[in-house]
Amino acid sequence: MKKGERRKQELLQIAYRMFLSKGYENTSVDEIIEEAGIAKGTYYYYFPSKEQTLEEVIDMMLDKEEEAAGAILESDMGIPQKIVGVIASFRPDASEMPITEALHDAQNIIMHEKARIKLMDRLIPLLSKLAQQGVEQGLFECEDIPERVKEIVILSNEMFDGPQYTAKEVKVFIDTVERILYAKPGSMGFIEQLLQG
Amino acid sequence: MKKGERRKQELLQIAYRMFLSKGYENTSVDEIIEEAGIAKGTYYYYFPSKEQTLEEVIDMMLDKEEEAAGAILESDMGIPQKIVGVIASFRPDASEMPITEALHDAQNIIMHEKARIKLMDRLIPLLSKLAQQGVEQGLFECEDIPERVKEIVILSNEMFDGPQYTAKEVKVFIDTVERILYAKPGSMGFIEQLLQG
Amino acid sequence: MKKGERRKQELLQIAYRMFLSKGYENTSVDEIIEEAGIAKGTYYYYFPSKEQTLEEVIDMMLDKEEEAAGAILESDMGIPQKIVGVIASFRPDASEMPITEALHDAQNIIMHEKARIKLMDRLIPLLSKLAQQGVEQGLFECEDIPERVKEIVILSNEMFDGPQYTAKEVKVFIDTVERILYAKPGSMGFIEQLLQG
Amino acid sequence: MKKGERRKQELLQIAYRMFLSKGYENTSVDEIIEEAGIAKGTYYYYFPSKEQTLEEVIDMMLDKEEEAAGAILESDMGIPQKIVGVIASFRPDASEMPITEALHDAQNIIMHEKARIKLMDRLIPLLSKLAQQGVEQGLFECEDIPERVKEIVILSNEMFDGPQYTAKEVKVFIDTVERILYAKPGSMGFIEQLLQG
DNA sequence: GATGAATGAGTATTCATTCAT
DNA sequence: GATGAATGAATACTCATTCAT
Repeated sequence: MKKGERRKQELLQIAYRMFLSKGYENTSVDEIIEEAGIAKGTYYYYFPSKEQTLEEVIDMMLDKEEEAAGAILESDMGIPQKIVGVIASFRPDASEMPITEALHDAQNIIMHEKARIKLMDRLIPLLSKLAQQGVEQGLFECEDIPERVKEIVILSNEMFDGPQYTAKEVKVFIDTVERILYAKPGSMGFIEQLLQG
Repeated sequence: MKKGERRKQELLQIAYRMFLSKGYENTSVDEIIEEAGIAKGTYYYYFPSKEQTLEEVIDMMLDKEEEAAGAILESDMGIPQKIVGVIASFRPDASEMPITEALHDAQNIIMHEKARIKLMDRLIPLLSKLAQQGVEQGLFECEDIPERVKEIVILSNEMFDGPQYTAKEVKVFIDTVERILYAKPGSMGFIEQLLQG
Repeated sequence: MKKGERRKQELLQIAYRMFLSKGYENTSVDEIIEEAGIAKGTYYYYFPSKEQTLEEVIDMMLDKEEEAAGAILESDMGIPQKIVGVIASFRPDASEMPITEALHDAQNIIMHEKARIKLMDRLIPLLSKLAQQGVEQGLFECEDIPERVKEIVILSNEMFDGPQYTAKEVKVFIDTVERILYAKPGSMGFIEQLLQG
Repeated sequence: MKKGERRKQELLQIAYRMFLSKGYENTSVDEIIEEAGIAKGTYYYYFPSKEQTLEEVIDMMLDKEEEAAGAILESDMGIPQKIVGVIASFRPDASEMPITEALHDAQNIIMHEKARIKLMDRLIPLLSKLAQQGVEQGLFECEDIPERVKEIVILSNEMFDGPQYTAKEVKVFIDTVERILYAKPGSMGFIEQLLQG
């Protein structure tokens, strides 16, 4: 059992890297097995389909990210810092997107979309709890927290999807986050420093 | 030449409808020419590639929507109403998405993304001008208008992409729009009635 | 050894049911072992190949049918009734063909053919003996009994393979059986009542 | 148009030969196109699927056979001779089954079955008309002609499917045909000479 | 302007079978 | 007796694109 499990994790790692660098649709099963050095049948022994592989790759990715988020939640940061940290922990490492920064966008729409939807489902509850704590601490003054958190996630997704945001966009984004949550003006200003660092 | 032009417009219309209902990737050139009743060669006489067809379909779509937006801009509505009206005019008619409300999402990611990016480029200048007017009329009190408008467009895209928004989401969205633009609370409340109508 | 034998019989039963309902070719070894709850290797411990499984399934089926036929032979029915009863006992129970009455034909040609050939070999000697007795009792008046019996088996196979025979076909079939065996007209008429019951 | 039609006929001929000699299921599309010297796409330009190719191959075969049967119908033979001739014309030429007389049976069950069903539909009306004429000429004395003819076709199919019939089987078959149609004893005896010739 | 025959690289998936443990 | 990981050949079908007429 252990043997099979390890093999599967290896395959997921390989698929993950290839999907990220070449795009899901442009990565053929043939290429994956060649890279992994296994036979066709072995691949289909572990995965019922290529699509299911994608699904599991995304889950694995999110699991890792959620773990990182967990560490942040249990740290002694302030609530706003935790919120930002959790959001930040849910972005794929730039280091894992080796080749194709240019291709990436066009090629990976599908994986991207799938990941985005699953990410929402995981991220919103986490952030909602934090925001709720913020309300209780008097940092934010608002109701309908999940809906507000969802908006923030949407905006941050869009904003930080590529590396192409301007200083002004960041400034406005910070202001918007504060205003969505009815936080004190300037209370989220530390984000700016984070992004510059 | 006129004859050729008309033929091309016809083809674009057909491709538009098929892409919308079946998705770009699931619509083969064979299906398009069958629907249009022309030969393979004829299709490639008018379009260098299927991808270019998509590009032109999206442009045509946006042209039509921009035209509708133009009518709104020249009407005598108030600024907030114009803003909402312009945003609304840039959604594909529900009537043109016949079958596949369900499929739509999964199948059309690519066309969707391409359209979304092009749409941003057209929508933001239009809305920015309106918002600027709103500032001048004392309705809004903010700077960095294009960045703020961009956020509103992002949120409205996400929110109204499908028909699945809750009353609470709408309420929060309205509040957020007001707060992003530093408008008076309640000044965008009419949106709620629009969506219920 | 007993344990192993029982296991094998179980497997044969499972394969039998699956071949019958889904067709031999559409039933994969994987499906059989999943249904049986055993491992791949175990299957190949009991059967050298899938084809051999089919062979044994058919033999098992015919054994069972032959047993049923045996009971009829030893009963005190009249010869014509015995002939018909023996033929009838060599059809698979309708109860064992659950789903696929429609699929059945298309999917099961191969198993069907194999079974048909083996069936001939078993059925003809049995029926020939009966027919011979019929001749001795003065019910039939003919020579070349095995050849005549073979014709009757061919016709009944074809006729009763599906449930789609007309009243006229039955009537003609009965007449033909009588005439092939040179029986008295009407002496096989009881078949009609059997089929109606 | 002519060009395409001829090409398609060529392909059908090639597929026909290959199906006959190797069996439908054992003939891959790849093999067909290699034999024909065309590209994959060309094959699928002419046939929507391999199965449809089989369908058309069988139809073509039956068309040819029906044509041959037509000549017999219009000849000045006697009715019994015509009946036998028509049945005979609906067997594939031995010359067209080159290699695999042995394989043939096992491999070609599917094509065989499909052909047999289609053949029935064509053969029965033709023979029924002839038998009806026989009745009118006083050669046969029976009703329910199509049902009787069907039985004869079934028997002859089975009997003459391979080359392996005994003299006794032939003799009994002839007798049975006479008795099914209520013909005069000996009136079909000429068949024996035909088969010996 | 228009045709339609021809292309061929590309793809995911199936499945009976083996064998070291 | 039993397991299950590994195999790899085989297969049907898709589809954007080209080009001689």
